[in-house]
Amino acid sequence: MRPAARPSRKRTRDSTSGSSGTAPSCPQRAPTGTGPTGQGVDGAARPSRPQGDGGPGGVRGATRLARMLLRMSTLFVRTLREDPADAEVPSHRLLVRAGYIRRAAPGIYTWLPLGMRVLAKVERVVREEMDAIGAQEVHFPALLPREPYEATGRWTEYGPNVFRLRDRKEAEYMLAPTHEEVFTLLVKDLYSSYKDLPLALYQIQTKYRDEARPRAGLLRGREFIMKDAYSFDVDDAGLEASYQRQREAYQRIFARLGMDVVIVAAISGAMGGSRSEEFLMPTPIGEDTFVRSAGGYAANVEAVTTPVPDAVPYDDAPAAHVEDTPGTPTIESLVALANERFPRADRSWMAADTLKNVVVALDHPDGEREVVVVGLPGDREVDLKRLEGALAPALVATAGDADFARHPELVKGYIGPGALGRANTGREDAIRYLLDPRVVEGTRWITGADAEGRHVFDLVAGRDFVGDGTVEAAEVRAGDPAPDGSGPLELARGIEMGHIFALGRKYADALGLKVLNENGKAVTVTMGSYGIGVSRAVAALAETNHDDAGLAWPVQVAPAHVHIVATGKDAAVFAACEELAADLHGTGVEVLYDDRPKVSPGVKFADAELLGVPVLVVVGRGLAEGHVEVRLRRAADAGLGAGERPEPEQVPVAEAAERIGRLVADLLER
RNA sequence: CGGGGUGUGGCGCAGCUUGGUAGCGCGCUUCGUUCGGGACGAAGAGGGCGCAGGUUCAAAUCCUGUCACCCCGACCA
Repeated sequence: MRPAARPSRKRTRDSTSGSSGTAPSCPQRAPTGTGPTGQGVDGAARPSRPQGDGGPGGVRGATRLARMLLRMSTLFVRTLREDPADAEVPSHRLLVRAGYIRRAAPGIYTWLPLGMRVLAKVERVVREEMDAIGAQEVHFPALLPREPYEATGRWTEYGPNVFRLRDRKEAEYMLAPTHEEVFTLLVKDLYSSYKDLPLALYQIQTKYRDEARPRAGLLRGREFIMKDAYSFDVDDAGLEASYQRQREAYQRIFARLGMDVVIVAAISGAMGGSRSEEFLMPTPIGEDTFVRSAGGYAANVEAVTTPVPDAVPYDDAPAAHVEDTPGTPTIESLVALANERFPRADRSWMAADTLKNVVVALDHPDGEREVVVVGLPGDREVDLKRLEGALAPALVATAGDADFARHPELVKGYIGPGALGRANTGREDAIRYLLDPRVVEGTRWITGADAEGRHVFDLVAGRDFVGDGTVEAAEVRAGDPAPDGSGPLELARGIEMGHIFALGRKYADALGLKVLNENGKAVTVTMGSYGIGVSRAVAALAETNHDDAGLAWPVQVAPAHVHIVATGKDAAVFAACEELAADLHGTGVEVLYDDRPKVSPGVKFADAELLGVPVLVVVGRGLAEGHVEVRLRRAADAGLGAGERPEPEQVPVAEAAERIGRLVADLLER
């Protein structure tokens, strides 16, 4: 047994600062040198280093976890009895109500002492795992000049999402939304040989994005804390290895944080690059929709590819024929009329028999606006996100009246392939016509005849029309087949907790990051970029670890390990609490002690449940019989199912410190 | 940017329809009682109703404009 030894050892790095001035009188316990277990991370193998406020400049340095006994009487916290009016999701509501954060401006939050402690613990896990794969921590400014972002085009590409400002000389700056450029330039500055690679750097930084719509508190802020890491390699194999190292580190990080994440294939979007994966935490309030199959396929809906059906023989297909279909501008009306006036012998017409042609407008980065038509089965809607992902970096908008005015060949409600496509019409100035992958050769369609009240029947793909290419734009539906044949897809929502990109050479090319290889030739470095939403993780943890009464943190990230509640007004109770708190604190257990003298037990219990410290110790009426009460906040920690309430356990006072210390150690061990 | 909603002490809200100079709960201060599930009594402090105009003898209440914030959709850690 090693009662409570682990907590102090796990905290080794942070506790070395010791210069806080508020250090308690108890002696620091020295690291034992036997590394902690858990996922092969060896804390003792790394040198301790001070992590105080005296760190590098910038918006923020490493978040420090103060080593002090927390007393409710003096802790800077005010719990709210009622929910804040502007908070919708549980994490936001509870973090504000329990006094972890306060809103400072839309999407911008102040961290209070309890919130700082949770944040520090999340950061610590991230740091330890980054360090463990040899990534080295640096810290860039959040305030950056314009030039590097000009070079890669992102000064303009990022658009209104960047906070921009000017200094007194009118020079332009930005509050960095991401740091690829400056990391690349830093490495370019210092390194010039293949011998220096591979290299991995990271930082935990405040990022700024002027989101169009911040929401859900910390889950989607305009200022947020992110861990961003970058890898630099000479060749593709190196990048692949770096990518895998990060990927595995991410899996360890989320496992240690107790977060169930799903790794899904993603599209690279504005980042560019060849390959990327997202780490999503499934939750109904998530903003990302992803799919997965029983057979193991998982992808963001934007990245789902459609299995291409086999071509259909069409030798016996009748020639296409145009019919009068008055008053059928919608798929629904068209299907109804087709069944009434042109019934089919074997079965009735369905929306899936029609080819819907949807007009969209693309805004290209160079400012050009292009009208494009997407052809897809009539029973599917266009998913604009998927379309945009497929056509990046162009932005997609629904076509407006002005767009239609520029293209009189588009007859609203009756648009057909006849007027569309360069390949189709042979005209260079024709509207680009992109087809859903399901529209394979030989498929037969009812579609617009480019004239008011007219549709074409038996129009055969490949025979009567072709597209200018295919595009993944149709909505993905539950039950659609996975592209790898692993079964039908199910849809779910998730929060993006991390995103890793094999960037390749996009940034290195744009910024001229090259090194000399063995042959003395300059080669462009290949990069990866790896992000974790650190402040978002705090919210996500709150989101998944709460009940009606309040938060219920896993011990790994809880602001304290033990919450001691003194009930009543008996001096003996307070004396016993003081002693227990000091004992626990002395062995490295983090204690939050509710020492408020004139607060009723009901209030203290309610606050304890709201704050969510995993081990609650109640000292009160049992003290006369020589025992205190210990209970777990989380059903899961007690091995119970969700919704069940752990039973309190009576523990003799004399054994309390030791028993509680062991309990905490056990919980930390899991 | 489109749609919906709200701005009244620190927090949550009522009052605006039918103008008469602001109220309730929580929190906060003091005293006393209470003390294992958000106690009780008494006495207090604190806002002029987002902002700017206007109508009126009189405006949180009516009119005009404006700003901000929240929620739902297009972007992202």
